[in-house]
Amino acid sequence: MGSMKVHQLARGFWEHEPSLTLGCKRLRPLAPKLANTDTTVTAFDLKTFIRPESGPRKLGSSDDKRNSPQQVETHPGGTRWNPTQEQIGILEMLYRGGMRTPNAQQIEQITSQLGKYGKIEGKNVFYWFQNHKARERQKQKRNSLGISHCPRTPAASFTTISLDSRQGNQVVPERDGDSPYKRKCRSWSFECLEEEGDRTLELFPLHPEGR
Amino acid sequence: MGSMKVHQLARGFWEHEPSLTLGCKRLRPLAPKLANTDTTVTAFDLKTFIRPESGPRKLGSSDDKRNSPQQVETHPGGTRWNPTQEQIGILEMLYRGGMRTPNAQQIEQITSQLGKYGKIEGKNVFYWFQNHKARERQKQKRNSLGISHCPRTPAASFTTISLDSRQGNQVVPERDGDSPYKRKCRSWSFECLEEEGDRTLELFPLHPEGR
DNA sequence: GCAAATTAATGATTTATTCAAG
DNA sequence: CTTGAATAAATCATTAATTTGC
Repeated sequence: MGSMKVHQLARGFWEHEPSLTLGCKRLRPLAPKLANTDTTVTAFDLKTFIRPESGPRKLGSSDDKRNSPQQVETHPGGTRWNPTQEQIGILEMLYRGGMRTPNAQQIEQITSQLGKYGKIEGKNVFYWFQNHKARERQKQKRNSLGISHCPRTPAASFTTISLDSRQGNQVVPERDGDSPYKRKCRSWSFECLEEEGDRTLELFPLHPEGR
Repeated sequence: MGSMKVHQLARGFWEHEPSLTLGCKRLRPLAPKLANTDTTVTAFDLKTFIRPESGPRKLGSSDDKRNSPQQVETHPGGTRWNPTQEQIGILEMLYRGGMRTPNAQQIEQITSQLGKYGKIEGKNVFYWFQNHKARERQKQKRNSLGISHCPRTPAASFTTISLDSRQGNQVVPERDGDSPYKRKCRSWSFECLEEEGDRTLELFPLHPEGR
């Protein structure tokens, strides 16, 4: 939990009160504000919590495709991340280099680098590693089953990409078997997306339609 | 199905370079037209990514132990979140009310409310729901096994906490079985842990000791 | 050739497990 | 033992490839 520490420490000073400045992201414009303060805990106002959360999520229902059949392109916030070749290339390189579960800081850096080649967010990087790792594992398992087995990977020789001249920063190859478990602390946080406006106070979410 | 295929290779071809016109929007933020992935990649500076990543080195032998002033976050509160009674109470209330997987906005709000009763972060709320849900499920399963079974929840009269006076916001109890699946889009992001301008690039030292 | 219909990949979420602090 | 935290496995959902009928 390295990053976490940083985080907490920093936050400790202001009790995570999104005051101003801080500059990194837009802070929450204005929380519902809720007239708290009035009473005690019991007064806890549920109303202030739940939000409609946009929702519609476009179901398949009426198809309103009269628009250009061409994919309407990633409007900020519409579709899913679609990595470019460069991005994939870099990610794979890092993966081959041994990276498996980057921590928050690493993710942030990777994201900012990859951002040069196309739109991308931290979570995309995070998911990419999760998925890639899992799928490599599957693939491997399938193979090992089909082909007798050849257990320990042939020690592919890698490589330990050394990246920083300073001492010890190497990516530990982490043997394909992947480390057993390594509790890492990824400090993350939810994004403040504002939206504002209506705020219909829909109580509990309950996403319609399952699956 | 059947033919394997080489996704990646295939992608290399730019056969679909559709109408450059049409999309006023940039279709791809801008793909540097790489001619050959590898070259580009090479230029990529790994140094900027990987960092010693101190820490977790799990079971790390004492080898790299030197300069660690034990500045560990050591926040008095120390490591993990320790919920107060009020916080738990509210969370349980929400849970009983039907909330199971709050989205980012909800989490943010809940967090900010609970913050009044003690230190807390969004992820704590997130994890609480995950764990509580999972453990309730376990508990239930154990019970159902021990006690004949009484499969479908006894339709117990629940509750539907109505919190808003307006029409229809009731919590649908969500059948104890919990909803099957509900895809929600939780938009989150890694936090910018840059706080304060300085930025000595001292990113990694933080996280000494991974737990 | 080309666009709808299929299929393969793979991004994004959720659920199940595991680890470990207290 | 309880439960916060984190990771892995299982799934869902959407996009690109590929195939197919005209």
